[in-house]
Amino acid sequence: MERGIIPEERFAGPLDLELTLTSGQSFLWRRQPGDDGNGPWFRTVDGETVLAVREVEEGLEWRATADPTDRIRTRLGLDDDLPSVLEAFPDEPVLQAAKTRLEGLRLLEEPVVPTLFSFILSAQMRIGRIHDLVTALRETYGRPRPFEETVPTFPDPDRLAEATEAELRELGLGYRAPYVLETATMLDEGDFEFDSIRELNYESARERLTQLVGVGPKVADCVLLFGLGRSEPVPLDTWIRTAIEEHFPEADADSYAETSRRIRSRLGPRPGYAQTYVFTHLRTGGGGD
DNA sequence: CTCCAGGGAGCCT
DNA sequence: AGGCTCCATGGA
Repeated sequence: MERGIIPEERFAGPLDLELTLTSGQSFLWRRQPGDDGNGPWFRTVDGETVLAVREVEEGLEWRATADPTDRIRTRLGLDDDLPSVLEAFPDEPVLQAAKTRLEGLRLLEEPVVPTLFSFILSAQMRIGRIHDLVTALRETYGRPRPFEETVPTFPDPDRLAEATEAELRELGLGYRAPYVLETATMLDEGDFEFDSIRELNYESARERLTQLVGVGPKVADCVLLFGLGRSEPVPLDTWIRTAIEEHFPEADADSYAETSRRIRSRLGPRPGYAQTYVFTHLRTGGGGD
């Protein structure tokens, strides 16, 4: 067990850990009940490494099974200059309201394979249930890693490919069960080159990801934004489509691709950041008042 | 009871 | 290419 603290002065601007980790970007973190006078611990995995972080007065305290300092910085977006990012938001009421209310919300860069399967599960699901299903996949097919308590990894594709559709439906995946199985099999058998995605431009990368079963343009955008560190994607979910209707009606088009192009051109130099602020703002009740 | 959730696949023109 | 329908499940 290793431990340490990343001093707050090494973040580029504020961090609200709980807001960031519960905002629907990732479903791999679990809040640990019970703590002392500091903030709660949030526990997750990174490959085979188990990691826990919490906010303390000096900055971000961590405990882990291996030194994760560099990964924490990347994963929690601590190197993003948040004040500059927010300053560059366009002067639209909904964006200004979101950034005022959501101080310290950062864009994550989560492990890509768990992100992929998480968002395959996300179709027509509420955030709380997505988290429950991801947890169920980890507890059923992940590998238990020793920590204070045992913490399950997220299963690799080869392990998911060994599951049966009946098992996955029993966990509550519903019609998404075959999507998970088929995509896991494609990855396991090398029918999809994940690494090549990183070399492609944004729209080509999105198109390529939709070759996976259960991955349409919206899920592909989430994988690119939250798992591959792209700044362009604006996942067009129900909340963002509502925001487009109400605040950017001229961006509404017939196709996903064209609506995406139009809204990205309206959200400033970091469209994905703006999207996540609007999404969280509206989803948590910031739209009507 | 109905409605909806961070959509996508399959099928039709 | 673009439009329509169906798809499991649980909570409000």
